[in-house]
Amino acid sequence: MTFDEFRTNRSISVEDVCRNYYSENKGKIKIKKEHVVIKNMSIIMNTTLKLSMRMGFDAMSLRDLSAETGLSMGALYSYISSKDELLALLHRYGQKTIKKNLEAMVDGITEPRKKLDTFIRSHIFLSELLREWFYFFFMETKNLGKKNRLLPMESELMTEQMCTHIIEEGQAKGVFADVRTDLTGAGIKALMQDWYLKRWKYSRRGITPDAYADFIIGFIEKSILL
Amino acid sequence: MTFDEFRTNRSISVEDVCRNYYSENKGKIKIKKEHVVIKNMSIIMNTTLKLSMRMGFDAMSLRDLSAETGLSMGALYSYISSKDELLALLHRYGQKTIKKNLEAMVDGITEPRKKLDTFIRSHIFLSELLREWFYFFFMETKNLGKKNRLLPMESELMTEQMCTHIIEEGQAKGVFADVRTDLTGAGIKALMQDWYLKRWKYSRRGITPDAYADFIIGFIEKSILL
DNA sequence: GAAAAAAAAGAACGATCGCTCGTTTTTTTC
DNA sequence: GAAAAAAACGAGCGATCGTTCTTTTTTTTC
Repeated sequence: MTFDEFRTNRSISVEDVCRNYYSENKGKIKIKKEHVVIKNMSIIMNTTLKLSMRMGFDAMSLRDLSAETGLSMGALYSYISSKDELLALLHRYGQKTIKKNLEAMVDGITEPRKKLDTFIRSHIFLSELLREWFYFFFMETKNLGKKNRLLPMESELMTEQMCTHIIEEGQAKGVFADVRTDLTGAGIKALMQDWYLKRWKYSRRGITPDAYADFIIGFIEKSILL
Repeated sequence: MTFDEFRTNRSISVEDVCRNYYSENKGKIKIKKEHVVIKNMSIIMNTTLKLSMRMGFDAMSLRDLSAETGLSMGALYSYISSKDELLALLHRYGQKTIKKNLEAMVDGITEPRKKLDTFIRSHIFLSELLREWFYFFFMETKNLGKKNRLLPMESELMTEQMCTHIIEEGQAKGVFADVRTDLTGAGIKALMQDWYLKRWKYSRRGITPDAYADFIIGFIEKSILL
């Protein structure tokens, strides 16, 4: 699977996140028509991610957001109830959508080596498509309310555990060496994460998602293959 | 070298950073006595790092900083000229001090495998001692002025290049395999960085700096050793 | 196409921000 | 220990923040 194949097959969009958000918050949102919510909420989410990447969520004022989205201050507050809530919902519904996608990716694959390859490759490709989301999840965790404070940690551990489980399965089947699964899982996560945290570095060097995935997978297999 | 040995041998402190800052900014600082500057500037720096880790530099108000340091608003402005400048100086003088320390660590070592081992181990140990600094360097880069915008990138590339060079030396001497040095260097950097970016994860699991260093070095050597 | 409903608009509010500056307190000097 | 220098203080400034609310505009309904 190449990145181009991945991109055309997986049609993942912000609107999925919006639809999810809308269906669970019909009561709280002042706007009645679903298609209006989806349209403007998508703009709000995308613009928030963009501005957060540029100046950080905290430094972004709602007037900045208003100017960039083309929506008035009043209009913004028809869709969100507060700035804190905007931060929280991006984390909550974004992570949820991505988790669903990640889990679907290795579904049905049993051969451990193939499974690990697919998972790593898919993760890198997905984070390439949704780079702003992944970056946001890591960088904008400080001002989450008590209710959502643990969300970033949970998602970090979830991704890591998916790696760990694949390795354990491989070890049970006698395909992978007897390495420390916890630290190996953490290492794989760190290497996958570097792709979207340091995108500027890899862009500058002209390294494609495919090349990065190939390298990382080779790197890891040297360590865990018998 | 264990972490405990490292800790006792390397007496690195904030005051070094302060002294460096003071000697280059005597003109701008309103306080005359050096020992007063060192004392209070150390408090300001440490407190800023602490509050930034807790709530983010942007969300930290100077009144927060005033309350936590015990210095009045007016007193703060006797040491710094603006909040932006505080951010910039922490990056500038912090990075400078750490760079100096990092370079000294592999000084004199010629055997490639030993050199790589020492560099990785030292980096992990140093980031353990100065965890708040390393974390700050990575997380608080958004609102750096034009003059210092490239600083974080430069330091990222510098660390990476130190890895890359060691690997190239090893390849030239026929000790290391013919791997891609750029991506391997990037990978090592990512793995070292994970230690201080996800300290909570490793703390929770009771993984010591020594254990982490051992694992990472073993992990990498599997990939690059002939 | 007029009445009703929905959505967008943007001025205004209190709170808080970074920052200043006249005053007070502390330390040094002789 | 009084005078001078250094340092700390903290109320107050204008700007900007998140948020609200009344008004205007747009869309839908019949």
